[in-house]
This record gives sequence, structure tokens and C-alpha cells, in this order.
Amino acid sequence: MHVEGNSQVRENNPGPLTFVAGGALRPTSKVLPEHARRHNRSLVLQTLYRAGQQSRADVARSTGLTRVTVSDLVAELMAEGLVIETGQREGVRPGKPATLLDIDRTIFQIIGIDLSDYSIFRGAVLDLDGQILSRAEIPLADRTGADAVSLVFALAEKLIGQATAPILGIGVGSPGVVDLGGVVLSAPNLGWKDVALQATLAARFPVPVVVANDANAAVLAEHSFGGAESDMMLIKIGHGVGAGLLLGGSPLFGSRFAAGEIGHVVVGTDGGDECACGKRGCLETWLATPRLDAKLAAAASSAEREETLREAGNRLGIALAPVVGALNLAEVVLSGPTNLLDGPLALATIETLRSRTMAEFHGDLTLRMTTLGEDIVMRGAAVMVLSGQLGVS
Amino acid sequence: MHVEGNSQVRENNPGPLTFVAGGALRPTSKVLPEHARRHNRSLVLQTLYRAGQQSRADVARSTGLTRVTVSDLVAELMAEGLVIETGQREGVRPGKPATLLDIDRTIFQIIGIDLSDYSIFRGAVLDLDGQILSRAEIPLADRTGADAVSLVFALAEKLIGQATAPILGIGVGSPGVVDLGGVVLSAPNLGWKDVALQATLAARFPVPVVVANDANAAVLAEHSFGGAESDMMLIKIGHGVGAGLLLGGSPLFGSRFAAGEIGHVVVGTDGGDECACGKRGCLETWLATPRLDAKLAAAASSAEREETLREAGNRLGIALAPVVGALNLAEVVLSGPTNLLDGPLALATIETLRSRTMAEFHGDLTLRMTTLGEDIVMRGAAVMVLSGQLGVS
DNA sequence: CAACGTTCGTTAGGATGCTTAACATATTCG
DNA sequence: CGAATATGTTAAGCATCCTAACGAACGTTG
Repeated sequence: MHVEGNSQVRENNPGPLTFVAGGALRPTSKVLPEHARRHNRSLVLQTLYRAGQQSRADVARSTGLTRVTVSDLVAELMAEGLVIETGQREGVRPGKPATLLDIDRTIFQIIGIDLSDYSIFRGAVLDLDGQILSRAEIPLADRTGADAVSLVFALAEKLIGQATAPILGIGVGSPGVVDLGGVVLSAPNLGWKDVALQATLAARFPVPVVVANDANAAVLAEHSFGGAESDMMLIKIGHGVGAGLLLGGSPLFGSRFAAGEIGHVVVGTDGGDECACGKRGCLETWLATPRLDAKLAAAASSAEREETLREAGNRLGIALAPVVGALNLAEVVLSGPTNLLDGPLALATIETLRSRTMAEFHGDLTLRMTTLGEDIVMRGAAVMVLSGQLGVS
Repeated sequence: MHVEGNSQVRENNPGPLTFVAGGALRPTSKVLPEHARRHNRSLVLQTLYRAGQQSRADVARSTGLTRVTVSDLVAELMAEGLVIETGQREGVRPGKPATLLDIDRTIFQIIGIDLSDYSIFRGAVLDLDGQILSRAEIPLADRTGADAVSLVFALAEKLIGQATAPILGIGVGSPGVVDLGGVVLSAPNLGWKDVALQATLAARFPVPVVVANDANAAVLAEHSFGGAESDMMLIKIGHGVGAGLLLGGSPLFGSRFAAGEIGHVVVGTDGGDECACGKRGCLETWLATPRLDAKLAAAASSAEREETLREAGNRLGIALAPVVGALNLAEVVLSGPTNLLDGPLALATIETLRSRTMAEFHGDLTLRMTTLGEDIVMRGAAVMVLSGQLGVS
């Protein structure tokens, strides 16, 4: 397996077949036997990734492929160093003892970078399981444009230095609107417009690079590591308010790659504060952390502070109700400062959500905080690399 | 090609590979070379369906397959009677004249059934292009439950009698929540709960049967015949209010198959009329046609009537804004009574939508009436059959 | 304790489906 | 009329999976 490559998605691209649940087939381009091979290869890898310590026969049973084919694929994966034999199965059973396999989880490490904080770029070296091995960060210090891009380079450089194994790839979660090729079409806070971040990073570092929106990365992390449902929305609240959507297990990008950009949707029919965007009552005016913090600081009593948080949660519920209803979501996850979100705010949100959508359908709607804390975007960035390079997540 | 079969999706199911735009591969089960074959078969069929009168060489160029493979697939399709040669290409060009191919658009007909009207079941016989050849309808006369099911049977029977070619399949658009197996989980107006409509129809008629939600069917029709965008929402307004969503060209079903059920989402923060569901200010209380008609009848002047319509459109815009923003939709299509929708109501909707979402992202958001009128569900039902049976739409 | 059954992983042979290369066919161009 | 051009077919080869059979390594059983 080579580690070079500077396309957003490397050649072990799985091929173009698109099967739409429900029976609609939309052929996009031809499919060759080798595409099937890649798919089956990923299938084996995925099986071992999720539950290691399995024999070839186990993998054959759980994939539906024959032992012959699995042996063949495993031989290929072992030649690449991705899979290793880890000894024989213990225990008393008839038959020849099984040789156990696992992904070699030490052979590669992943760089995950989170650009979503307004004041600092964070990054980490992660193992193939998405666990954080080491961290690094660089204060933004109000730098924007090309200067901010160089900070990303510096951070990546630093992290690569910290890695103790070859790098599988670099994943970046950026604020703003990011297209499928990793071009940041617009990120006002960083002063970025049409910045080809993926291409420039890939030109500098000889490893695969993936760049995506921060909330989209976060939603992948929550799905892979947070045990989230396949139809869910993750609301990321910080200096701005954004969201990532997972529908039927797949991330949604939107017609102009701006899916999840809900910060400037107007909430309610009764005015609201003025927003930087010129409108009144945008979701951000209710929920962005600087505004919330200011309101809380100005509050006279703890009861008043609670009411502020409840009002914010209420507004979030009002904005989300049509989305939850229209998409029939199973779960809403909040990501952001726990002290603000995890309490009256979250309670008010779910309450409002329930009272404004159809009882019949929200029966199993849940709302919760992310279990991944501040690492969510970095870990999501790692998931993007994993799924792009290994077809695993 | 046999026409029997009673599964919601017949065996020329394209296989399970799922490629998620952006690089995430989710292997679901093995893929064999024969799955690739089915995909490529559909690809050829799709190419001919969209632009008939092409040579094998033309198809080879536009699919990326070789002439050899295309010839082989075409031979198979001709043996099944699905594709025919239509003569040689006219015009003066060097080289051997091309033999033109087309799908035999007369060999099959499709039954499309629309159960969404509150008082009448409508159906049609359609050709492979989705054009309506003949119609039939049966008044519902307040029948519900099993009685209503027998009306569907009677209508299907009638339509099959009207057909002048073998039936490719029966497509049904039903109100309510319908799962992927064609079970109507809930359709209050018809008194249906867990009615296995697909299975019972398939047991009675020896042709493939597909049953789906009416708005989901409609959105497919609009996409195939109405030239709609790939990221769009169709709002169906009648006795109730429902929606169908197309995201990245694929219909959305939702975690409990209830995607698009927005009729009982509460709109605004200022109360509203009481709804049959018990809440106040549901979208249906603003937009359902009986309520609108009543308000219009009670209005004293034409200015007041216009205001009523504008208010309804305004409310629709308020409800849709978060959805349009979160999904980054390119298009919203309205389906329902033209006299109510196509005027002040639609204008107010788009105006509200624009004023409540981010200017940057809704730049190319359009809102329009469907171009398919009252036939939209029947034609969508035909699309479901086409894509299920031929992989074409 | 030797024969048998079970399970693992491999080897051998066959089927499917695509490709490239070459060719026969049929037309226009010079 | 020969060269050029384009179509569609034939033949051979390669990739990929399958089934069938088998050797290896273990436990069980008469």
C-alpha cells in the first residue's frame, strides 16, 4: 500500500454504483469486476476493524463471501501489512484451530485537525481506532487568509513530527462551506474564500488529505464513536451555530455544499436581536456562546440565568422542529460548551421539539450531548481519512 | 423477461454497494461480478431511455463500456424484447452506417395509482415514457379499512383491463406512512394501520407491485418529468399537508419512514388555530385546502382573500426556512390546487423563505408550482415501477 | 487408541464478465 | 478506385468469484 497520493479520495475509491434504498437505481458510470473486488476488500477490512480477532472462516461467514475469496483478500491485505495474524484461537472446539486475524492497528497513525475554534487551531495524532495519542495546538492570534493557512501547515508539520508510525492521512475539519474536493468556498471568520486547502496540503505533504466542514466531520465522529443513530443531526454551538446531518447513515452535503448552515435561519415570529448578517432573530443571536455568555453575565439572579438558557433552548427547538419533522430524525446531538448546553437549555430544546412535532413520529426522538467533548472534530477528521483510505469507519 | 414476481423490488436488484459522495464507503454485503453486470445492463437501458435512437457505439461512448460489452448487453436486452433496432442513421458521414437502437416503448405499460385524494382513488395506464394512455377512478364514498383496500383492487383490475400491452408493474402512491416493503404503517384518513398493501396486491396480481408514500412518489415524478433539481422538496397540499424530499437525487425515507410528514409541525410563536391533532398552529391549520377554502369564503373582500392567501404562504415559508437552510435545498415545488397556491400564496412563501434564510445560500433557491398537475402521484408511481424493474427513470 | 467427525484453510477447475486486438463491413473522401 | 473512417463482431486473455475436493489439526467415541 502506497501512502502517496494527493487526491481527496485516493484510488481505492469504491466505484460508482449507487443503490438507493427503496429500489431506485441511478447508474452513474460503468462498474467493472475490479470495483467489486475493492468493495469486497473493504468489506473484509471493515469486518476486522469492527471486531478484530476473527478467523478467515469467521469473516467468510459474516460477509457472505467464501473462505476461498476471503483467504485471497486477506493474503492481499497481509502483503500490504494492513492485516496480521495474531495467533490461534483458544478454547476447546473440534476441528482445526482457527488462525486469528486483526487489522494491524499500530501500522498507521492519522492526523486530525480542527479549525473550528475561533481562537485556536487544534490537532491530534490518532491511532486507527480513533484514539488520541498526542495533541498539538496553535493560537490563531487573529490571523486570517493566507496567514491562517500557514498556521494549518505549521500545525500539520508539528503533528507529523509527533507521530510514531507512518501517516495514513490528514483529515481537516474546517468551519464554513467546504466542497467535496476540499476547497473552502467560504469561511468568513478565517477570511477564506475559495481556498483550495485540500490541494495545497496535499501538495506539501505526501499523504492523502481530506478536508470537510467541521460539523460534517463531527457528525461522522458521533456516528462512529458516539454510537449515534443513522438519521441524526448534530448541532455545533460555539462562536457560530452550525449543524451536520446524517441521513440513512450518509452525510448530507446539500446542493451548494452548505447543508447544515442554520446559524442564520430566523427563529420565531416575534423579532429578536439584530444579527451581524443584517437580519433579526437568527438562530445565532439566540445561541452563539458570546451572546449567551453576555446575557448570563448580565443576569441578576440564578433564576434569570436559567430562564436565559431555557429561552435559548426553546428557540433551538423552534428552529429544529420543522427539520426534525421533515427528516424524521431519530436523534439530535448537541456539541459545545457543556456548562451552557447541558442543562436547562437541552431540556427546553427537547421539550419544545416534542411539543411542536407529531407525537406519533417523535416517540423515539432523543436529544443528548455529544460523548466526545472537544475532540469531536479531530476524531471526525480521522474518520474521514479512515473511510477514504480503508473504506472503514 | 418474466413479468411475474411479488417482491417490492424484483430480482434485478442492483446489489448492495453504497458509495457515499465524499469518500465514505459503507460495505453492506458482498458484491459479485454478476451485480456489476446488472448495473451495466441498467446503465445501457438508462442511456437508451433518456435518449433513444442511439447506436451501440454511441452507447459505448456515453457509458464508458466497450463496444463489445455494449453489443453483448444489447443482445441480451433485444432477446428480452426490451430493446429494438429502429433502422440506420440518416445523414452523410464516413464509416459504416450506425444501426440505431431504442427501448421498445410499446412493449410494456404501467399501472399508476393515486390514493391521496380524500374522496376518490385515481389511476392510469401509462407508457414507458410516463405518458398517460387512459384513466380510471373510483369514488371513495367514505369507505375505509378493508373496504378501501378492495377499492384499490377494483381500480387496479379496471386499469389492467384498459391496458393494451403487458403490464410492467403496478405503482401505488398512498397517503400516510409507508415502509420500504410497501406496508402502509398508518394512513388515518383511510383507517389503515399496518396494511400490507404491496403484499396483498402482489398476491392478487401476477406483476411487480411497488407501494410508497404519495409525496415521495410525487417528488420522483417531478424529478423525472418536471425537470426538478436533485436537492429539492415537494410540498403537497390538499386535505392534509405533506412533503417529499429528494436529496442528492435520492428520495429520503427517514428513520421511521415518516420523512416529509410536516403537516403537524407547529409554525411560528404566536398561537394559531386548533388542529385535529390537539396542538395549535400546525402547518395544516394554515394550509389544508378545506381550511383555506373556508377562510376565503368567509372573507369580505378580494383584498381580504388575498391577505388570507398571503398569510398562508407566509406560514409555509416560516416552516420551510429551517428545512431549506439545513438541507441547502435548491428548489421547492408546490403541488395542489392551482387556484389557491399559484399566486399570492406562492409569492409570500418564497418571499418569507428568502427573508429568513441566508442570502448567500439561497441565491439560487427557486419555488414553483409543479408542472405535472393532478397526475403527479400516478406518474410518480410509474417512475417507481420503471426504476424498480428497469433501473430507469 | 484408532477411527470418525468437525472445522480450518488451501488447491484445482470452472463460470462469468469485462478488456484488448484484430477483422469484416459499409460508407465517404480525394 | 484506393484510402480513410466508423460500426459491430469475433477471438483470446485477464480478473474475480464460485464449487468441489482435500490435507491438516483438533475432539469424540467405540
